[in-house]
Order: sequence, then C-alpha cells, then structure tokens
Amino acid sequence: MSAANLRARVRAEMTEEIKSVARRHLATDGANLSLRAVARDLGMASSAVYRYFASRDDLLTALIIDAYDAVGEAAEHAATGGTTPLERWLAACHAVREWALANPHEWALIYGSPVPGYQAPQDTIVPATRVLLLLGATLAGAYQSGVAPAREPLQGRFAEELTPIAESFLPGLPARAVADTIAAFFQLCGAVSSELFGQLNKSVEEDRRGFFEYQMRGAATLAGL
Amino acid sequence: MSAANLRARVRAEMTEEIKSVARRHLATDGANLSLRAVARDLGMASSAVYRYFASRDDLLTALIIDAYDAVGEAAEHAATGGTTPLERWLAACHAVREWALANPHEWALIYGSPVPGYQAPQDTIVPATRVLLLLGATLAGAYQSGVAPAREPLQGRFAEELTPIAESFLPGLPARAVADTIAAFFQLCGAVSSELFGQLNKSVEEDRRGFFEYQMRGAATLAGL
DNA sequence: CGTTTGGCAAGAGCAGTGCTCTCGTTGTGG
DNA sequence: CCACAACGAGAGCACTGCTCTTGCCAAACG
Repeated sequence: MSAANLRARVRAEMTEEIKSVARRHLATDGANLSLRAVARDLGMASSAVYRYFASRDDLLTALIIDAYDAVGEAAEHAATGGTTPLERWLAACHAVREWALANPHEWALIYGSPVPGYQAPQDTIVPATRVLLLLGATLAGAYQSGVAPAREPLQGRFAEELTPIAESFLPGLPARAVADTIAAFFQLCGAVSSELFGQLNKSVEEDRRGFFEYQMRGAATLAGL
Repeated sequence: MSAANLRARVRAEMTEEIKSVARRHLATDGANLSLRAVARDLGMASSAVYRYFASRDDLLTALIIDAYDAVGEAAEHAATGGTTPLERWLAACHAVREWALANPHEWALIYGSPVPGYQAPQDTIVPATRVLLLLGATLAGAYQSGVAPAREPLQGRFAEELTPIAESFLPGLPARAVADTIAAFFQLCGAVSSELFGQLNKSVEEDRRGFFEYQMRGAATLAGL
C-alpha cells in the first residue's frame, strides 16, 4: 500500500514538475508551448511526457485550471482586507490586474483568445467562475447590509434568462445584480486584457493603476455599489 | 509604363488573393495559419508566397490591418444612421459586436491575445484607433451640442497623462472625456471578447444582444452620455 | 525463489510547419 | 535584342505534435 502510494506520489511530483517547467516556458516563449522543449529541459524524451499528459492540449488544460485557481485565490485573498464592500471590490480588481501583469501569458491563456482548435473541457468551468462569484458575493453582501440600495428590476429577455442562474449560484440576489456582476466582470477582463495586450499604446504610461481604478470604480457604480 | 502598371496590378491581385485565401483559412482553422496550406490552396509552392509576404507574421499583419479597417468601417457606417448621440453610440457598438460574431477569428486576431512572438508594427496603430476615435467623436458631438452636460474634471496622474492626447487626437475634448472614451472602448472590447471567447457559458443564451446593449448603455452612462 | 505483469523511458518514425537557398524560366525595360 | 529583375518550383534544414515499438526494472503473484 505504501508502495502504491509512493508510485502515485512520484507520479504526482513528476506531473507537477512538468507543469512547472511548462509554466516557465510559457512565461518566456509565449503561448506556443513546445512539448519537446519542455521534455528537453527535463532531460527526458518527448514521448515520455505523454505518460503524464495525453496531449499538448491536456497539458494546457492543466495549466489553465491552475491559472484560474491562482487568479481566483489572489482575488479572494485581497478581498479579505477591505472593510467596506467597495474596498473589497476594488481590492479584488487590483489583485486580478496585478496577477495578470505578473503572469501575462497565463492571463492570455485563460482570458485571451482561445488556443486554436482547443475546446475547454468541463473541468475548467468551475474554477473559471471563481472571480465572478467573488464579485457577486461582494455585491450580495452590500445589498444585504444595506450599503447598496435596492434597484429597479431589469426588464428584457436576458433578465429572465439570468433569473435561474441567480437562484442557483447566488441565491437571494436579484437578476439585475447578477447581470451587473457579469457586466462588471467583463469590464474587468476588458480593462486588464486591453492594458496587457497593448491597446492603450503610449496613451497612459505612468499611472495605469490609477486609470484602472477609475474604470473599476465605474464598474462598481454601474453595479449600484 | 502601362506594362509596369500591369506588373504592379498583377502583383497586387496576387497579394489580395493570398490574403483572401488566408482569411478563409483563418475562418475555418483558427489562428494557427499555415502558410503552406494557403499555398496549396492557391496551387503554388510555399516558397512562392514568400515573394509576396516576407514571413508568416507579415501576412498576419496585413490581415490585422484589414480587420481593423473592416470593423472600423462597419462601426462608422452604422453610426451614420442614428440621430441622437446615444443612438449613434449604441449603433456603433452593435456593429462592432456583429462584425466580431461574423468574423470571430479576425476579432481574436486584433483584440485577442497577441500571437506569440508577434510584435505589432507601426502600421497597425493608426487603423487600430478607428473605433476608439468614432466613440470619442460621438462623445465630443454630444458635449458640443449640449446633449451631455459638462462634468467635473478628473484628478489623478493619468488625467494629466491624457491631456496631451486629448489635445492632439480630439481637440477641445476634456481629459475626462478621453478617459471615458478609452474606458468605454475597453468595456466594448471586454463585452465582445468575453461573449466570443465563451466566458458567458450557458448563462445568457437567447438574448445576448439585449445583454450586450445593457452593458453598452452602462458604458454610455459612465461616459456622461 | 522464479515468473509474469505493468508502468516507465527512450528511440525511431510520420506528417506537418516556417523559412532559406538554389536553379531554371519568363517577361520587361533599356 | 539582350541583360536583368522578378518569379515559381523544388530540395532541404530544423523544428513541431504524436505514435509505435522496444527494452528495462520494480512490484505482485504462484
């Protein structure tokens, strides 16, 4: 039994080591991750890597899940600091941005254009919603504590579509708040991606953090925070 | 002289044909464009393509410029229809979204994560600002016609950084309006990319257009429109 | 203790890629 | 008319993802 555990542990360590080297390659060379190059760095044959990941896409999927978890944890950790909902909101947004600046290629992997021919498996959708849920929970807290006043309900078909989502994911939250949460999350993604992918080319150079906060305060305003 | 023109015209036609086939490959196979496959489709050797484009990145750059122009023109054309600034604003946003839905891989090419190792040359930055300038001009028109009231000036270092940009690109527009324009543009990019890249996974299915309009009305609100 | 089984690594090999170089051909400008 | 530049084709290099076969070594079983 301990032998089997040992085998499994060695295998897990090897898997983790492959992912680690792959992450390093990702950080330096960009998204076109070469499985052979990773194998070379590990001093093993490229075919040996296939014992641990069935394909290059499988390795990418593992990295994607890790990245979702990493950015989610960074945001959650930052959000514990603030006292008011708005402070927690902004702290989470800044944490996401800073994680993205520190790990640009991993950000591109999860929130950039999908890798060609790559279809995200089911395993990725749960960790993908972590930041979204954090924003939603922050907003829900603001509603429950009365910091944010109740707002007119939304009208429109998409509001009806969002109602069951609201029930299952964030019970008690009106559909409008769910819509605002998703919209704010998209705004966050847009702000980070645009800055990271070079859209604000030489317009704001020094105080990008300040401009980002301006945008996220706007997102909070739209969400009723 | 007409001979030289003929040579140049044949060359231009060939260049256009290569781009056309490449665009078709882009639409079906995704972003990992294969120069050899394009050459095969054209019935010529892969090395012959290099007479027209120095590298695969050069071909991508040409496609990127075309894509920027296409989405810019779609937005500008749509914006001519509306009567009020808000109508023109929303029409432009919807046009951008619809262009992106019709040409997802080209959208990914210009607003998704940058292709690994690819550095956007100077030729791309002018057409890239076309949609941004349209939004800015719409906002400027609203200010000048008095539809949108004047707002408190921004404070913060990024506002100072944006002041010279305002002078050169959209003269007469306060720094805050420039900041709002860029923020709105990022919001537009975020909303379109998130929808296109599958971030709203099974939450809103039917009325995505309505949800998008909700977001863009929010962006207009933040911009003071 | 001997044998069999199963996980692992290595190597060769296939089909594909971007890109370069060389070698003919062809058409144009002086 | 002829030199020259532009062009297309083909071979070739180094690389990729992935598969298949072979050999190895430790664990499990009789």
